[in-house]
Amino acid sequence: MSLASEICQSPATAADVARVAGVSTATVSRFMNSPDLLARDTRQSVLGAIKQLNYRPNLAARNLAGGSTDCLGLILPELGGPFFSELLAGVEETTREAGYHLLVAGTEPHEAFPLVFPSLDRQFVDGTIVFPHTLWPGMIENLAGHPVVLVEASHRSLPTVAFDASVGVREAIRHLVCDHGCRSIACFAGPVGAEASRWREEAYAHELKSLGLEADPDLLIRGEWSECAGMQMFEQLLAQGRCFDAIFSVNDEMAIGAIRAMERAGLRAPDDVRVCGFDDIPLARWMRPALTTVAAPPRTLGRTAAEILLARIAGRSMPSAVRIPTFLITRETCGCREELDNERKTHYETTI
Amino acid sequence: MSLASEICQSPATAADVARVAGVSTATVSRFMNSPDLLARDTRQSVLGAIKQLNYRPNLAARNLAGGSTDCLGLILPELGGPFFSELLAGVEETTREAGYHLLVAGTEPHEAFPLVFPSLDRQFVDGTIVFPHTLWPGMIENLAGHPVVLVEASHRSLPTVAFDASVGVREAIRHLVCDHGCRSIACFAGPVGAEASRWREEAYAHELKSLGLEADPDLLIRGEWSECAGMQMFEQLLAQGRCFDAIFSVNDEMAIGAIRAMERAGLRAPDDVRVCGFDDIPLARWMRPALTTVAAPPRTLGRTAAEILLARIAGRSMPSAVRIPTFLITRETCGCREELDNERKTHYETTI
DNA sequence: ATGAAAGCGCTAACAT
DNA sequence: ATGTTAGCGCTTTCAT
Repeated sequence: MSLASEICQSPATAADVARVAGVSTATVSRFMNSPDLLARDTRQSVLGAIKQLNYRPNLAARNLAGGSTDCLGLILPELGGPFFSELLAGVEETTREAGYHLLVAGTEPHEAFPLVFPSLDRQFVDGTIVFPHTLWPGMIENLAGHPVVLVEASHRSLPTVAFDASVGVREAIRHLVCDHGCRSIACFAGPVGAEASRWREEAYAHELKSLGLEADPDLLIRGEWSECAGMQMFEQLLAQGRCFDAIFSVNDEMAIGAIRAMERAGLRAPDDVRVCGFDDIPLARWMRPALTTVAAPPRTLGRTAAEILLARIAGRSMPSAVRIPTFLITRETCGCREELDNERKTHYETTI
Repeated sequence: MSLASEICQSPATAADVARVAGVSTATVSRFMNSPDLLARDTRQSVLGAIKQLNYRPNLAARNLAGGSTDCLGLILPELGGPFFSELLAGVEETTREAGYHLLVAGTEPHEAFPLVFPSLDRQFVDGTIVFPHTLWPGMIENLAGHPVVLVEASHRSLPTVAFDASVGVREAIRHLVCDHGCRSIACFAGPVGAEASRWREEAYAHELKSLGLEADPDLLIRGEWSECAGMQMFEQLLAQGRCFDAIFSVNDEMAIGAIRAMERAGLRAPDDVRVCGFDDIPLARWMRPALTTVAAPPRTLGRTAAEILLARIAGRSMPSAVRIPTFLITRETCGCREELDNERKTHYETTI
């Protein structure tokens, strides 16, 4: 049958298709890009030849000639860990479904951002999704004319996707205060300059105030997002002799570290201190005591970021600032009994 | 200063550089690919022009012309989850350090492999790392002439990186049998066709035999790697009325599912059934009871795979089959008391 | 509705 | 040691 395809080692080119179909390469190109311009018969014979030769256009050539790369870039502080990996997976899904490829790069631990970003410019990709753990000043200048969407960061002129921390945090604080009677809630925050953390801190302070409780600045402590940091933060608070009956942590890892440090100190959550995290990483559900936390679905975040970028590239208009809702999941560390079958399901949870 | 670079909208081309440096494009190309061939002075002036124009070669053009793309491809069943994300991070680190870019793609849940792979062929990348959850027959034909390394799979003619399950599993089985007196150990295996699972099963059966215990085929049960599957597998074994005093699971997720199912049934690990997993995902350490498991560091796997691929591309010779060691970490589910400070540290563990 | 031909930016012989 | 030149496979005017 397909003699040519069996003999040829190298993939068929548009020229091959053109020859077999008895048309010109321009017609083949038209078939690929705007079939409507072709006559019925022509379309048929080109299609036949394509199938026969198992033709697939060379992306590099297409790119070189036409200008688009069919590649998206994704820049994340790091690629491992429960949060970023899910975000990445969300971006990749959407990207692949749209027929694009995905180039990824991490910037930690070497602060490789200035290094990594320029190489992802329009020569390589049609657009880039950037998660700037802290917004690097001057960063924006590098982005000139290149479609970009920012994740968990805000900027006056760049499209943005971020969690709407306020709803989930409000639920959390109200739950701690109203349902469990907490009066002084410590806040475990991220490093200075981390916008995602700032939003969550603000929501915490705002809700406290709206309940008639002031956020105590001595009870706000900062760290580097990790379990390790969480442990140190708790120990520091202890060493300072601070009094508090609950902790709200802006991510789950620090909350887990805090709980670990409590255990070391002979304390227990929720009996001695109630704890609420943020993110709902899988661990939150499986650890003991199970972590109460504000769920912020990273896969959705990634998917949305990719959708916005794709829309932007295609010239479709899209809201330039999308917020992904968050919500409280009560488990054990807030003092609720874990009610397995009643808890709200998140994207993580397998259907049991 | 760099007038040209400020005026030009579109990125500088090799021709621009050539003009500014007063050389030909061939010389620019040589500078990029084999600078040693150039005279000292020429090199200097080309370098100057490149910096001045902020020149960076166009990937597509370079690719089309038959050169290298400086891109590597990575194909994974999925990108999220504790295992693959760490593997990915390892690949990306190595890739970036070598000055390459990384294109990633997932193949689940739509079995997108046949779709995704061809588009990552030499049209786009200099080589590809493939993790074939189950080795797709005929897959190899697509790879003709394209540098590939397989992860957790074996093939007669393709370079391969995989865990050496045997050592870790031997430790695990011996520990269960000799230290804890287990006599009938169930095996929670992956789906048929998953090589990684088969290796672990074989190590399990082999070690049982060498201890004078036969592996009971009724106690071998298969599932889809997930917590969910682990639960069902345990329930099925229970429903069948099987007797066993321990479970060896070929990954941690299924082990966790089994433990969850035990809790549902009013049973407890390790009191009723001792459990050992495989992988050592972060959860293993933080869950309660803490999971005893065979540690298999995915980041190392990824890094090694990338190193081999890079070596292959560079024409350097490398062993064509590398095995990454695994080892037992005893925690609570095997019946050992958790000894926090004595346990062997894995790559995951933060320095506390 | 289709063909002819000129690039896109680079590499790789082949010359010199 | 460096320049010349011919493509790589495609898209895209411009003709017809």
